[in-house]
Amino acid sequence: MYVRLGINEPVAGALSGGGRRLTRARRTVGQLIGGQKGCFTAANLLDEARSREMPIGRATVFRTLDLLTGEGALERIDMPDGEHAYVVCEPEQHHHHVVCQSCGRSVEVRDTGLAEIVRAIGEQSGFRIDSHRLELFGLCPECAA
Amino acid sequence: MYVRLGINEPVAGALSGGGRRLTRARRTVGQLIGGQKGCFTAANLLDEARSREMPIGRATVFRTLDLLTGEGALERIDMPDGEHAYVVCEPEQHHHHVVCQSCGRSVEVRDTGLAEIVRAIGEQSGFRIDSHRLELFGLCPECAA
DNA sequence: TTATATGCAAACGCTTTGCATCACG
DNA sequence: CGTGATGCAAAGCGTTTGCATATAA
Repeated sequence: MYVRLGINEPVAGALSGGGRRLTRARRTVGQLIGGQKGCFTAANLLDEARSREMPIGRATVFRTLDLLTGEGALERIDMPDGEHAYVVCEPEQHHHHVVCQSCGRSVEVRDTGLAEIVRAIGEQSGFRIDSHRLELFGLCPECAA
Repeated sequence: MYVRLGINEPVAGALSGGGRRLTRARRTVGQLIGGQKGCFTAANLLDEARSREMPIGRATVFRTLDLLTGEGALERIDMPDGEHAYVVCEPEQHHHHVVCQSCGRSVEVRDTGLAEIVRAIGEQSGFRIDSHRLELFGLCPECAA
């Protein structure tokens, strides 16, 4: 039934888990996210809510995005132009995102071999490295054509 | 004399090159940047300007940071908490930054082997990858001790 | 002398907060 | 029912812009 709602599992799970309540507003956010091609901004969701006539408060959208990010169902990406976007992702495994600069579509990629590089950089710099972020930007197959 | 001003070369060069004018305000920004340990935000510079009694307009600081970033003398880093910071860097070679989450100190690192990973990700995803960003966060040797 | 840069203040866009009301469980 | 969530409007940030003034070249 997640599919019927247009909500993918990680998102749906995060929206209702714990002492949390699956409210109308959260269902709306879930559907809006389901309707996105790839990564999206809070403004995108708000715009689409308005055009699809799914009334929802601005604050609620931000609160729900925070919630989902905290649960690991979304990840925030900082676009090269400074815009903050979100992508749905599998909470479990460590991964990175490739984002299409033209249409926003994005895919997760496993970071084959990156761990080794990170380790080497830690050694080389003397820093204790706790986290890293690799973000890749370009054009998806469709947009490149 | 760059050293006497506390301005490093890439910054000083970018401030005065082209049809640009090396004004009092730009010298001030250069000195403020020279006084930073590692990466810093616009707010940091403004605060320090105030406490060092080096009067400068907010807008000018932002404009100068933009200028320096455009010239490649600075690079903007998006911190994990969404804050926008800047680091001085050598414009020439492609590199990445390791940032200390505690004191802000940062060092440049060469991305040994990353190019290969990026290429593989492009192949794996079908995307044409135009740019990438690797940011590493942790603790510098001093703060780790 | 003249184009460029400055500084202020106001405008901006995005995000958060306070608070009374609502509704899920 | 009671607590957690909502929605609005207002406040809060960080950043940008318009414009008259100052200044480097």
